[in-house]
Amino acid sequence: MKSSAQRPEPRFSRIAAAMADPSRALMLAALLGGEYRSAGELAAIADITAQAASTQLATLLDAALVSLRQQGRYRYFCLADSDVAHALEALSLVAERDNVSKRWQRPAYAPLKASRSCYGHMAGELGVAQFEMLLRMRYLVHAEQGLQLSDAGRDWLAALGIVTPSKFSTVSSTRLAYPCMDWSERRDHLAGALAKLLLTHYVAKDWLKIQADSRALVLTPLGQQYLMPLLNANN
Amino acid sequence: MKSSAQRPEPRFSRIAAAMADPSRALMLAALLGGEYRSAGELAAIADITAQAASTQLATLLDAALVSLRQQGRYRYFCLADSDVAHALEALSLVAERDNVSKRWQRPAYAPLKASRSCYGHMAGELGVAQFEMLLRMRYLVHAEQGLQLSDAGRDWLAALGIVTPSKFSTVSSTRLAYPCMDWSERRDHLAGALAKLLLTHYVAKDWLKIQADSRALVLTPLGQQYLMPLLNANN
DNA sequence: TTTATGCTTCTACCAAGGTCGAAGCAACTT
DNA sequence: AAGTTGCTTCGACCTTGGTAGAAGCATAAA
Repeated sequence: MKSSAQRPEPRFSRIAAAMADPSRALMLAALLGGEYRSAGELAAIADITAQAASTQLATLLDAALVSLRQQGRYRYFCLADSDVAHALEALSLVAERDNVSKRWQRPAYAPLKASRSCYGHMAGELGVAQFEMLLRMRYLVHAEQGLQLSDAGRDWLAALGIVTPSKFSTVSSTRLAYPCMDWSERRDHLAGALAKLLLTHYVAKDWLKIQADSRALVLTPLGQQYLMPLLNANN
Repeated sequence: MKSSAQRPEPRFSRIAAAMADPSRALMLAALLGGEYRSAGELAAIADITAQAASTQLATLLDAALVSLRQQGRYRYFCLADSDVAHALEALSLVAERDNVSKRWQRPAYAPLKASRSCYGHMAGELGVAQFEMLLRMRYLVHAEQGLQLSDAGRDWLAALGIVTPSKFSTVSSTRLAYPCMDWSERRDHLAGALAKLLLTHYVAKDWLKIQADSRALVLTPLGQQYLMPLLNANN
């Protein structure tokens, strides 16, 4: 390595370096779902000793890729913010670009391709299906500031039992809902506050289950019965 | 490093690793403008010997982050595709998030903040200004499929001397123009085919100059006179 | 208090990989 | 043909950094 005296190296290389180690990458991937995980859990996921995990997590903290919540003798970690999640997804998009079709056929990846959580919202086939349904049904419409919830959309949410916070109509809605390129489907899925709300709701209704050990979302029989028709409406 | 037998490490870690080395990062940053650069140029930019550069470029090729065009005894490199550029921007967004304001005050960064090229289109203050003007003037409007060129926009382009290819109206316009988060301004700038066209045109009119050694775009006196009022229209 | 658990720090070890010098090859130039 | 230029390969060096063992600290349970 070159000791860069007057060489103003791009800052992104430090972030990339923090993501580059396989053990840290496993931890980050495990956190991509959006939940908190303890240091011990992450050590098990990365298949390294507690000491090694401690070092790695210190690195991630130092790079501010994760944030920490101490609780008793446990230390719970989660991704620092959605920008980090976005960067990881962008890297995945590059990493998977050539062998999208091949790779996803491996059985271990099937559940991930079908559905996974991505920092609080749905991705994968279900995520894409949901996004396309929302546009197809005009529940979400393109407006000045990006995607906006239509009156029909508000009704649809109400029918689901979701009372839309009034701020949804007033808030600068750029962060309410926006498209996000899905790295397994190579089509957009929905991200933003609305996306989080929907996933939370599906889980509460027991249509989807969040796996403890992976990002895969499991469709329950109830979900098969009620969620799938919803996502395939008018298709 | 752990020899991962049954550990299915995320693929993105390999991409991150390829971006993590400072020398490679300098090369990638130099290519972010979108132009081809020879191996020798890149060696000079990264401030390493030709041998070292050769090794690093082989790594980048292996990771498919850059592509190669051989011409005589020269080897010209450019970013493999816009996904790579997007990933680099996403990483930069994370890297610069905390010290956006501080960092950009350093004189060395001033020209980059003012304006730079990003894989063929304008970013920085000028890029953001252009994007907001296009929306403000309704030259670009949000439509079903994303951003669409309006009739007024077509007229505006024609007045500039840009004959809009007819395919602009027919092509699935998702890639014609889309917003892209600017990592120095933290606001959107314009990306896509239209963005490339505009930058090319500004350069042809000698309103902007592309630096040979950096991504900074330099505003010429002519640009000061003609481009700036254009971008500030109705502001 | 004693014991167990979750995690960290210290230390040493080791492999990966980035660097340059030297040599070599291929394409232009003269 | 001889020389120059752009770049690569080979070899050796050495720094970086990821790892596990041992020890230590803090919290929780007995």
